[in-house]
Amino acid sequence: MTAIPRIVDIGKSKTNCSACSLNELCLPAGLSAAELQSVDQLVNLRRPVKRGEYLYRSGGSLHALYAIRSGFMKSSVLHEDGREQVAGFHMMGDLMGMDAIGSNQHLCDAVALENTDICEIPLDDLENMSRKIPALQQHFHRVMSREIARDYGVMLLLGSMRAEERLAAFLLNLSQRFALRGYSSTEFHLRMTREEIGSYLGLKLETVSRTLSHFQAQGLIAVQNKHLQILKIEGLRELVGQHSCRS
Amino acid sequence: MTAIPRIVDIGKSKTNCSACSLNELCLPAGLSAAELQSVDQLVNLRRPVKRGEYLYRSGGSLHALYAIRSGFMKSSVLHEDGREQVAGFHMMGDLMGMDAIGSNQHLCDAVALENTDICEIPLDDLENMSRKIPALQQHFHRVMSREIARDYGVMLLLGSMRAEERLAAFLLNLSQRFALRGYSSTEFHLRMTREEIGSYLGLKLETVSRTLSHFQAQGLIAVQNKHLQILKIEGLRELVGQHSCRS
DNA sequence: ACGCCGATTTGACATAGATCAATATCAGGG
DNA sequence: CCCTGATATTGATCTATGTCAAATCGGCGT
Repeated sequence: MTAIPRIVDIGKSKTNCSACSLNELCLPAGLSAAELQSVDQLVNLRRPVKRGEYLYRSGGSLHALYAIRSGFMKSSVLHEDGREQVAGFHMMGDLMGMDAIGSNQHLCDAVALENTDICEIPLDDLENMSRKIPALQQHFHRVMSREIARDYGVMLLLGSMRAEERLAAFLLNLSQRFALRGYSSTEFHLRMTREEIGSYLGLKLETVSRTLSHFQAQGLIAVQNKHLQILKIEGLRELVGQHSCRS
Repeated sequence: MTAIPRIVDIGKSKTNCSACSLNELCLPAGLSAAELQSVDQLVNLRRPVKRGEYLYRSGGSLHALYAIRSGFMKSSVLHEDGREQVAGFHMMGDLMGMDAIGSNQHLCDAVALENTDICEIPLDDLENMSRKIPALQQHFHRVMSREIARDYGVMLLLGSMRAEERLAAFLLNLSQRFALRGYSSTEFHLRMTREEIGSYLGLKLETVSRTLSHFQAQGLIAVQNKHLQILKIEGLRELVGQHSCRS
C-alpha cells in the first residue's frame, strides 16, 4: 500500500492471450483455441511499469501473478542490513510472483529495468480456471517447476563455479532466452548494470567488469558498455564446463 | 531403469494420510476429514530407501512426487565434470521431485542420508484430485511456492554471505525445521558430512570444520562429530545479520 | 575386541576475488 | 548542448577462503 500502482483496465488497453504473440512462451502454452478464450478472461488488467518502478515489494501482500508482456525486470531479495541479492532477470513471457503464493507475501522486490508491460493474473482466478482446464493446470505446474529448476541452476552457479564460468554461463543463458523469443542470440543489450550482474552472480562489479574485459581480450565477445556481442559462443561453452582445480 | 526400486504396496504397509502424524506438515495440510480420505487414495505406494540409496537420479523420468514420511535425504545437482552441488536437505513432511514437473525429467539426484520412508504420489493423480479439492490444489501450489522461496533464501546465502554467516544460517534453519517437527531445536544429529554441508553452502569441508570449531570456541555451539548442540542461539542470529565490510 | 577406511580436525601456504582508489565514460535533465 | 551524477574500467593491494598435507578420530564389519 505504499504506492498505488497505475492500473489500466481491459477496456482501455486490449489484453488478450489469444492474440498475444507470446502465448506459446507464456502461461497459455498448449491450450486449444476455445481454452485460450477462457484464459483471456483471466488477464483482466494490464499494468505498465516504468523503468525504475516497482511491480511489487518484499513484504507486500500477493495480489496476483504477473506475466511480462514486454520489457525487462529484475527480482531481488534484500538482507536486513541492506545487502541486495538479485534473484533473477525476467523478460517477456516470464511469470513473476510465484514465490509469494506460499505465504501470501512477496519475498522479493520486482523492479523494472526498462519500461515494462505486465499482464496481471489474479491467483484465485487462475486456480479456478485451472480446475476446469486440465491443460492450463498442467502448464501452470510446469511453469512453477521450471522456476524451481532454474533456481537449482543458480545454486550450482553460485555454489561451485568460478567467476569466469559464472559470467560465461550467464551470457549463454541470456543468449538462449533471447533466441527463444526471436531475438538475436549473439548480439543484445544488457539491461542491467555491472553491479546487478555481480549481485546475481555473487561477484563484485569490478570482477564482472574485469572478466568481461578478459573475455573481450580473448576474442570471445565484444562489449561496449551495455551492448554485447558474442563472437565465439563455443568458447564460452567450453569455459562453463571447466573444472576449477588445476589437478 | 538402472535399478529397480523396492516397492511395497498399500496392502502390506498401511499408508494413509488420515492417520499420519505429519499431515499438518505435509501435502494434506488444511483438508477436512472427508477430503483427507480422498487423499489417502493418492498415496498408493510406500517405498523404503536405505541409507546411501537413490530415490531418483538426474535424467530419470518423473514417475511421481515423493513425500518424506521419515528419514533424511539430500538432493544434488551435478555438473558434467563431476562437481556436486547439494541443492537441499529434506526431512519428514518435505515433498521432493517438484523440479522434474517442467521437463518430466529429474534434474538432480535424491539420495537417502539415513534409512528413509517415502510416500509416492503420482503427479497425474495429484493433479486430478486437486481439480476436485480446491484446498488440496491451493496447498500444492503453496508447497511449490515455498520451495521457490527456500531457493531464494539459498541464493541470498550463496551470493552474499560470508562463511560464518552461511554456517550460522544453516544451523538456524535446521534448528527451526527440527522444532517444527517436534524435535529439539537446540540439540540434534547432523546427518550429512562436512563435505555435504560445504557443498550446500558453497564452502570447502575444511572451512566448514574450521568455522564449526570457531563457533565452539566462542561458546555458541558444542559439536562432537555429528552431534550438535546450540548453546547461544541468539549469538548465531546476530552473526547472520552481520555486514561483511568493515566500513 | 581389532583393524581399517573414511571423516574430521588442524596447520601452513597459495590465490581468486574483494577492496580501495583513481580515472574515464555515458546518459539524462535543464 | 552541456553539465552532472551514475556507471564502468583499470590498477594496486589485501584477505577470506581454498588447497595441500599430516595427524587423529570414529564407526563398521569381521
